[in-house]
Amino acid sequence: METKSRDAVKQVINLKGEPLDLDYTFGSGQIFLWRKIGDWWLGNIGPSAVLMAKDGDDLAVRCEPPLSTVEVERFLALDVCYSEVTSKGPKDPFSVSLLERYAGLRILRQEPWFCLVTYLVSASLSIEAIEKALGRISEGGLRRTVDGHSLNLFPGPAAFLNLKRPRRGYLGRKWTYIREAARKLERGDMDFQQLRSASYEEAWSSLVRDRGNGTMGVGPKVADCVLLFSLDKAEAFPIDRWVLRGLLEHYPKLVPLRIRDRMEGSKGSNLTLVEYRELSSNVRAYFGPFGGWIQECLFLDARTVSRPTDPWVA
DNA sequence: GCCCAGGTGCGGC
DNA sequence: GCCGCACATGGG
Repeated sequence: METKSRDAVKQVINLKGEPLDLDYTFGSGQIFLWRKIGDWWLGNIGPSAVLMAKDGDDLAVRCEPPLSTVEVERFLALDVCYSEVTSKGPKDPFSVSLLERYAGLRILRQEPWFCLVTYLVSASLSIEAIEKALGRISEGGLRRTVDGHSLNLFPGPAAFLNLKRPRRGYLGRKWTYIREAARKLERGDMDFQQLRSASYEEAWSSLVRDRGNGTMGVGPKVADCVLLFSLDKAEAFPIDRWVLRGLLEHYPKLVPLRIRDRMEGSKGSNLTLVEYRELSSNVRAYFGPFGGWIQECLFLDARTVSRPTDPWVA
């Protein structure tokens, strides 16, 4: 009989000077269901519960069940050189200052299914509400514990299909969209590996709902989020209301005149599909192959200006 | 109560 | 194609 919870093996990953800021990375709103406990961040990578903390140029990691170093590095995208992100980005002062200010904010390689569900749910919800909804769904998942800290794994597509709604009407039609996506994955009508190896344009077009094709609930912005955060499309540049505000303020030349005029009028109506494509094309040409990494800084910056009290953003 | 939140689908012009 | 609205739901 064990009298106390056993300690998971502690791994140490040397970062070799590669910038990594866990607070920016996990607090930026790109991923959900990770939480900070003291100096440690707790969440899951695949089937494992994970604790990680920075220690100088090292990263301390505890996993249960254990993961290889490569699996952790892959999740954190440590194979992407930050110096390349910087050098391949535009040289205007604001972009440069963003990457300096948020140095070490890395775009994670999330699990695609969880990422898809996250952004299907996200439409027109606050970050707090998204977190809450995902947490409720994950109550139907397997429980994992590392060093006495527990969490629920997010249910996969097959497990999700066996779930009951927490309560009637919960998430409305979004619940149906998630279910349909799960079915497509189970049937093989949607294949993340194919999307990962396809070009950005191909993958985007096959995800977006347009004239009966694509996936219900996946518009242009959700598609960009899934591609950037889980399918290795670093040039994807999701444009939500915050990023649009940031672009209007700092890069008005990139925003087609028609959009600029309409936004100045009063409250922001949404972009049409055609407008989104045009703006997206402009910003991807400008920000380059790692545009998504700058997008996340821009998102954080635009939100910080408006909400300076957010926990990890100040 | 009212407004806003990492948008999207739909029906009417 | 574009516009306006419904959609859920928690927090300020």
